Amino acid sequence: MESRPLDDERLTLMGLLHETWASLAARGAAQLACHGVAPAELDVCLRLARSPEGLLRMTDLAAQTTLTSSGITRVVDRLVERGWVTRRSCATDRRTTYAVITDTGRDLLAAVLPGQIALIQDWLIEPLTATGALGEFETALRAIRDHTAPCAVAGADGVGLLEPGPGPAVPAQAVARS
Amino acid sequence: MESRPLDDERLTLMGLLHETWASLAARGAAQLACHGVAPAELDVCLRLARSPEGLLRMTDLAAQTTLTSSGITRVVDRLVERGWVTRRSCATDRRTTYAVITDTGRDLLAAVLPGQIALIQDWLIEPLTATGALGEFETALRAIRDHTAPCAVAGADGVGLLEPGPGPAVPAQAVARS
DNA sequence: AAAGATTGAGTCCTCAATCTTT
DNA sequence: AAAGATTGAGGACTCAATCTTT
Repeated sequence: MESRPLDDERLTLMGLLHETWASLAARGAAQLACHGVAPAELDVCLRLARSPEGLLRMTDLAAQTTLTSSGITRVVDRLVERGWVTRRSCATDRRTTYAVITDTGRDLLAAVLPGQIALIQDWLIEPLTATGALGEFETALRAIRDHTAPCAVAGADGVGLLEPGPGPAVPAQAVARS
Repeated sequence: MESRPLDDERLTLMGLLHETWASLAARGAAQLACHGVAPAELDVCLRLARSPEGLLRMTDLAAQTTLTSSGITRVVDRLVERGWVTRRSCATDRRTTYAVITDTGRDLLAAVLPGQIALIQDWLIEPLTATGALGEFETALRAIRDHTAPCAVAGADGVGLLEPGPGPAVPAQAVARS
């Protein structure tokens, strides 16, 4: 009967989630490194490529990723340097800047995504289907996501990210650490 | 029929996992920040506190966490500075250094863990039990973990981590950790 | 030679401050 | 005043090199 918080099983579950994510992320990052791209950079390119005209405001990119507005500025800086993305100013509102994916950027995605998908297939999908838990897993993730980040939809600008939810209000972009 | 890799549903699932983990991690980190501790630091203290004599070799700490040996050196540096951990040299093998948790370090855990557990309860356990997916979720995580990091046990050094899997060999330490 | 630990250099990200535009 | 974007300063982590001990 170990009831010390030290051995609380909830802490263990969280640790398992951490370990699982870290392991998968590391494999993906390692493969990307062979192409000279970082995970956050690919993430930005992917979101741009999926957008209507291959473009998104800096602010929206920040809202859609785990990065701050400042972080997006630097990631886009790097992507521009490598020719995968271009910056374009907005005609109607001169405060906003668009990040636009280039053809070279799309080529990068075409070159890199198949490998990433294969990795996900082998290390995430495979073990899940083998145990018949794939459907349940996705359902669980959505349950958690919907509970913590109700409206994480594009189009709805940064709104709703700092909901004064039921629990202790999170310092918003509190993603910060110390 | 969108079959472009851009919209592959596996990419979406991975994104959902990322988002979920990032959201939970951010909440935990924000709460820890109020106590002046970083997640990696708490993780080290927790593992030390759970060990037989409250001590672990630097190398073993690296193996148990997502940090490299170098990273552990710096984390322990910080913990020592704050009095939560002490370094002790080994009598039988003068190459090894032990990190030992102090009483103050245990006090920190006692002060911080309840809050962390409450957070996990509210944002992870709660939504999972609400949808009756808690058991399935843990099973799924273990399936993935067991598939990617078969020997995640201390004592078994970094062996078997760079499996010549299907994709390009993983740059080792990138995946290292358990 | 290999294992254990540390250090130097460099990267990436955050916060807080700043500037421009609305 | 507030929104959007960027910049300066600083923190945390990695890799590669180093030193000591086995």
